Amino acid sequence: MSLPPRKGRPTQVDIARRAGVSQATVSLVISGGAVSDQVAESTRQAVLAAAAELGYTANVAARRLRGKRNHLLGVYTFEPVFPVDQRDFYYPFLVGVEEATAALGYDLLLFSSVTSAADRSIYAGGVNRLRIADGCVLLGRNVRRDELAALVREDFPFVFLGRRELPDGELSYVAADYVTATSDMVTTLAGHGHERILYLRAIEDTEPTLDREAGYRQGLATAGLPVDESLIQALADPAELTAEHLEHWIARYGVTAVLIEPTEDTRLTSALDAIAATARIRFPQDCSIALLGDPPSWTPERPDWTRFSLPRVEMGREAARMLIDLLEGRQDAPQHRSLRCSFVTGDSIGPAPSAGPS
Amino acid sequence: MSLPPRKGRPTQVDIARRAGVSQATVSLVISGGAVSDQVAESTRQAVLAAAAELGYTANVAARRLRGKRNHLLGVYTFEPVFPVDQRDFYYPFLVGVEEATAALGYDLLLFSSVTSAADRSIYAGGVNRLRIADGCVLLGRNVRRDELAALVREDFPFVFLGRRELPDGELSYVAADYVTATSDMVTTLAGHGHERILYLRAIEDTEPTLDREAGYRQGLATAGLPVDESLIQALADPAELTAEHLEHWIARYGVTAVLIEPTEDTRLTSALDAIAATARIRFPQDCSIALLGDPPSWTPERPDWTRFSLPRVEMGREAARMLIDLLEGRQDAPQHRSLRCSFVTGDSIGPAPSAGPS
DNA sequence: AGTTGATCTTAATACGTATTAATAACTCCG
DNA sequence: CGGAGTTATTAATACGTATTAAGATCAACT
Repeated sequence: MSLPPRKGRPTQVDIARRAGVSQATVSLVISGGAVSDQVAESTRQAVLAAAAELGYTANVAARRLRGKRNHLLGVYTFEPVFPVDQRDFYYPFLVGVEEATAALGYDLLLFSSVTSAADRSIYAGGVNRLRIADGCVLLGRNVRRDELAALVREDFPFVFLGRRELPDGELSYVAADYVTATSDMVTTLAGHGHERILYLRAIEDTEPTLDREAGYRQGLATAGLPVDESLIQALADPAELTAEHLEHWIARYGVTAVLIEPTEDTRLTSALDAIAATARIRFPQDCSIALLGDPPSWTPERPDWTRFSLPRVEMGREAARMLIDLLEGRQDAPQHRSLRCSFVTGDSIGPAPSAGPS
Repeated sequence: MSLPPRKGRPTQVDIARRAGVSQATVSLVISGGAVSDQVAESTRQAVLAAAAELGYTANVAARRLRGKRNHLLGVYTFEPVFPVDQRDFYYPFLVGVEEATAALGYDLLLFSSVTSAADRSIYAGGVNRLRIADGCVLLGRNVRRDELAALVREDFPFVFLGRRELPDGELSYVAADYVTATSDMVTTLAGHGHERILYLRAIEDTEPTLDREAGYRQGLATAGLPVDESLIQALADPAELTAEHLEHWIARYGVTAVLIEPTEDTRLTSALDAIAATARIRFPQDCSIALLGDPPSWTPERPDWTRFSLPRVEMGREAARMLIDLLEGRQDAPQHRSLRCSFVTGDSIGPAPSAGPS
């Protein structure tokens, strides 16, 4: 009766032995597949009883091996540190990813060891650790294109948070619609009478920057304003931005409004704060300022910058959903989606000064 | 050359085919077992090259089934929602766990997927999905003891964040030293001349509450004060706490100071705020108040409550470290560790009122 | 009685890996 | 040249589950 197969955890074989049936039958009863209701009620009861007596719980590893799916979604960042800090620019993305992932029955794997290692590469040690997960959400500004390309080549399922393009392969992404948001910002300024709008862009040609520039041009076109190439300026280091600098643009080029890409650190906002502190230029009386994105963190934003804001949490959710759609075969081609940014009124733009003295 | 076995994720068989060896050889090279150095250098290189080209990573489930580890640490919470929100009481624990986990070269698996209904369960669906990880950090207030016991029984490696005891088995935990912290708070109050200190405790006999009560008694003993059992009161719902209530205690029992366990939601602090708003009792002039723990952080802490604060981030780190020690065999017996709380001066305690009217 | 069906159960297999025992190839040496 | 010893590789197997195809049993109907 009570044969002692007490070695480790009870398995379906143990149950089978005890109930006098085969392992297959046990599996049918336990996991209740399609053919499950063909099992006679008496045997079903016997199996369940035996399972209960032995305290059986199914082995996840075996199930997932069999099911060819780990039900794990990965998150990897190209940033130097994993965005668990609430003030991190990327943190809200993570929150969104987690939310959708959990809701869809997957667990979330944070590839933070890879991130924190000295040799921080997806392929550290020659292996693609991301493959542990069924698929992966990637994020971060300074992407390693070679690694992205490698992932595409071995067609590992992933979704990038932010638009990224590769010369050869296509990849899936969920992006913020920088083009429309920037364009709208320009037309809003134009509506306030601004005609000389300076656009300070990042120096690298990353997609987010390219999109903003495209939006800038599009907005000017919509507003019927000419594009003055000299009003598009690259800013290597936002710390460069000083009151003198700005006065120069206002006096020399007749600039009345400035669009700036915020950085993910505090350099830009500190620079702006510094300028405001000098009181040589008043925002928005002397010059309107709008940020093309979110300033870092939700620090006490004393000056309430006029800006647009990325739906970061929703982008995270959408990325997870998209990835799971890919994994479960509801989609296959690379997917692209752009989400609208929201406009934050703020108080740093106003009507254009009516021409004026320096 | 480039045969197209492009189906899903590459396996050792795929590598073997490509490198012209057997699967066994691949396994030897990859996982580097004991016999691993018998492999000829040339074949080793061939295998590694093939693996790199295919972007191979060992299948977690298969390794787990085989009884192997994957450098994966899990986190599971008994709370209804995973603490990714920065304002969540449990959030700092998560940050600490992530930090230490990454630093020690492990990746972090968040078991956030909620399979079915309201009550979270480790064994939902008759599976212990935690086992896909090497070990797990558990947290949450309303623990399911039966599941904890089951985990102990199947000796799955885990560490609880907070002291938890089970009738039968032993488990490892990292806790806050509530006893000492509460005791110190009592002696501090005694130093201010308080002799009648009311202790409002949670109604359930959970370990954190038991520890605080022990600390209360110990503190009184240290201060040479008698324990009046009627000054130990259970508070079912913190919302019960009203000005009338408190006045009653002050007038009838000569209470001059109150110790309260904060809840993880805002009920307690709102109740206190409400009392302060009535202006019928002034803190600390009429009565000193000290919190035995951290109030929830989704309130701007206008009144700066005197309290002690748990080293939550450090507790998280310590839990991860402890778990990894267990996994890597540096420890085996269940480990217990208590970390000191820090004292937050605040402004809600003061000298005892010199006896008094009404 | 033999064919067909219906109902229940099980043998066989695959999932991907790690390991043990066995084989093959090669060297050494009398 | 044949046996012993060494070295490099592989066949076979186990881990625990889910599923498919096949088998067994019995009832019903021609």
